[in-house]
Amino acid sequence: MTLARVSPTRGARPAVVYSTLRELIVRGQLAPGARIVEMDIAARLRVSRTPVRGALQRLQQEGYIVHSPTLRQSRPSVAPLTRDDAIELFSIVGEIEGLAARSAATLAALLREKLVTDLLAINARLERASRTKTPKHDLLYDLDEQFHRRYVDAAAGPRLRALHDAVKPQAERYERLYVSLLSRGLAPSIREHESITGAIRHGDADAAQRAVQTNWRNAAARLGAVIDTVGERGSW
Amino acid sequence: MTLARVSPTRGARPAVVYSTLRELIVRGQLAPGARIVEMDIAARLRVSRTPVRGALQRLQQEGYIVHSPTLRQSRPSVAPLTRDDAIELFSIVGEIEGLAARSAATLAALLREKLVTDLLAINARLERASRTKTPKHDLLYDLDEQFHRRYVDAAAGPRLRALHDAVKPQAERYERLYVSLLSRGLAPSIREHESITGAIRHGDADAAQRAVQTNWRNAAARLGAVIDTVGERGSW
DNA sequence: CGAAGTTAAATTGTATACAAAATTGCAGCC
DNA sequence: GGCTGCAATTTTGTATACAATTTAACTTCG
Repeated sequence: MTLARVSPTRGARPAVVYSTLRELIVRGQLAPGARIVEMDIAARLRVSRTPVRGALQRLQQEGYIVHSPTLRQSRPSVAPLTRDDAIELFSIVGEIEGLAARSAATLAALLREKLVTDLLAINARLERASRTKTPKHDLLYDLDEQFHRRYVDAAAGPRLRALHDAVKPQAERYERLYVSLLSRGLAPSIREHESITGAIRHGDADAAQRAVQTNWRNAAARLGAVIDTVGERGSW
Repeated sequence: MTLARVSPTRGARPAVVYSTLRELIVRGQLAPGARIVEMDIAARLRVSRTPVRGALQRLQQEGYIVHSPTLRQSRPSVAPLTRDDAIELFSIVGEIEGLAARSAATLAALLREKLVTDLLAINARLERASRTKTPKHDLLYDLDEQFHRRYVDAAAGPRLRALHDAVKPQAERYERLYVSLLSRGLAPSIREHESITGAIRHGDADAAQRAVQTNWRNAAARLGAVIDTVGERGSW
């Protein structure tokens, strides 16, 4: 594995370090449980420890890294992937996106029509992609991601979007890890997407919110079952 | 205003700076829109800029401070208090606490009984406090806070609790600012607390979640009306 | 007297030096 | 052979020095 050499303009270094590390963690190249050493990262990215510290702190606050500076016996390491955490995390994502869907259902009719059209198109592509004999996992993931981001971007306020940006990528850690085993059970998810789209189309805020929450609760249950069979990563 | 002089044990400095500043912002002593200067804070707290930077970064990520390092014309300052932000923030708190209430409703019967007893007691005290001729605002705030924290602590997982700890105190900024005008309309809130308690008692997860979300949506509406009459702070 | 350009001050971003703490490895002892 | 205690190394926490950029103030010209 080679890290990209960054020598960016002043003021952007922490952001570059952050997204580089986050990508490594999300994609699993930095494995759950792996120790994080400031010096190493700084050396590899040709930056001083100062911007690295900023990036690490943010990663820790968002849950990619666990740290506990006051407690002994705990130095920074990549957060493990556990069944309980997955279920809690998916519930939270469901709430955040559920709230966005609620707002989406109360958008002006014109905006809402455009939104519904897009959602239908994305979901159709998702269905087509899932029907192929050897589905491309990256494509399936991207389309599901697109579907949800479409209505979040359309309706969420700045605060909710910030929360979404901070929390959602963490679900990607689980999705990427177990997607190969999940792609079979994609049919119910596509059905659930239709419920969401329908509720938004009819302007039923409560139903839209509930549909999204249901979608994520079911996804959590499906993922939980998979984790139970193949085991957790990075926690022992 | 005098800041506490901190010279704490190694490793705790950023946390002390963080909570000191957060308290100042929440209580309004650091007014919305006020500029934040690293050197000043470091000097006043007898610390170097390094721990201050850590604290500021966290405060920014949580929304107490706005920053935009890439954009010109934008140096760190205390986040303003606006009507739209209040409504969005309250919705988010409602989702987080709603999710906790949902879990609370599915707790084991024994734990749930104890929880319900406590909630009833807190709400009774809240009602009594609100009936007095000159209600103590701090007391009213504390009791409402206690009520919600009771079921969050009882049922939320580590992730949800972290989110709650990061988001909830920001609502306090609004509550403290406008509490004097809100305390009159406390009766409906007490009624809503009863619905929450009832749903948890009966183990109805959906109803519990809905009741909490309703409570916060109504609170947002009440607060929004107040802000409309007395104006926003720190945004111009 | 006002406006624009230029210079000085202030403030943040970055790097690095130093100190404290902890982990690891090793040696000696039971 | 394993365990305990000590020492050396690693690693993080803190402070500070320096650089770059922005903000402001002042001067000069119209």
